[in-house]
Amino acid sequence: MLHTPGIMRAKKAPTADLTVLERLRTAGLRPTRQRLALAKLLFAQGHRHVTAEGLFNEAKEHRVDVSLATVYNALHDFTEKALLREISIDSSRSYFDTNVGDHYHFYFEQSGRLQDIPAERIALANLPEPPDGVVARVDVIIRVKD
Amino acid sequence: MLHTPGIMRAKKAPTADLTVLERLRTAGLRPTRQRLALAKLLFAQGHRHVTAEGLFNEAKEHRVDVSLATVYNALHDFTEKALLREISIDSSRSYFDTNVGDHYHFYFEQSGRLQDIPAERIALANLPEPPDGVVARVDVIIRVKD
DNA sequence: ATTTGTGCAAATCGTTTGCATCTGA
DNA sequence: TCAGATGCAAACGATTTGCACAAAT
Repeated sequence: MLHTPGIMRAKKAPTADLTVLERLRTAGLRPTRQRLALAKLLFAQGHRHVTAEGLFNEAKEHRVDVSLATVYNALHDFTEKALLREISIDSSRSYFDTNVGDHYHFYFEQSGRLQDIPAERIALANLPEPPDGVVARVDVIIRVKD
Repeated sequence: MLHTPGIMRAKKAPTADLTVLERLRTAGLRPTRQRLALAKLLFAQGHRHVTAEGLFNEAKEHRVDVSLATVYNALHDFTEKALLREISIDSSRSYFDTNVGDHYHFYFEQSGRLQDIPAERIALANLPEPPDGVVARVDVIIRVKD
């Protein structure tokens, strides 16, 4: 191929785009149009808790054309690469949290809303050793009847 | 049919039966044939973690004739009456725990097995107050890569 | 050019529901 | 009697998959 005359696909904030793009690349994910768009929605603002359905609707609102299957794929890919963390509230609700650091959650049963609790806010002492294997992570969910 | 020569359905310990029966009555649940049979499977031995499907299969093995829908109904009824506690591990797995006391769990990701951790084994201090509403319960799941 | 992702619709899984039929109190 | 349970099959909602097509390296 002779030469590529500057891709310039985006007119969004170039800085933010680059960051997200780099984030995908660094994670070893090909920055496709839809993954980029979804990643921007997810990581643009502060930490978020999204469901697949919710992100799908949000994408539609922003005129990002993705299929629901692709949203699921992207969320799982991101989770696998530790850009997201999956949280299971009950059998019919799965959230993806953009905060992948050590922290816990309030879950408001009425509204179905999640809220982060910084790890420092809870003293988890004397964690018993698993009889076998290694601890992958510790989930703490404080269920609130609101 | 001329005569049924004695049904003799049970040769289990009559004492245990009574206990289970009383347990259902006390909870305000009509001790129907299938609820009794399921309750016996659940509460006969020590504490257990079962899935609906698992209990259903177990019932079949014991030649207890129940439909899967009834198993679900019974598990939910029991949970409502605090004879069981429901635990959500991931979006596709819901467990029912016969231990309704205060305690936490190991979850072995490979085998999909749950193991109780007595509440005393973990010091949960400084639990933050929910910004709104009242704490229904606190779930702690230690996920183990086994 | 090759590999990897995407869209769509159909398939799957666990769970729930509607309804006619039973059954325990 | 008769409210409450059950069984069955159909309905369901969330998630997944199969496959032909499109896009990234």
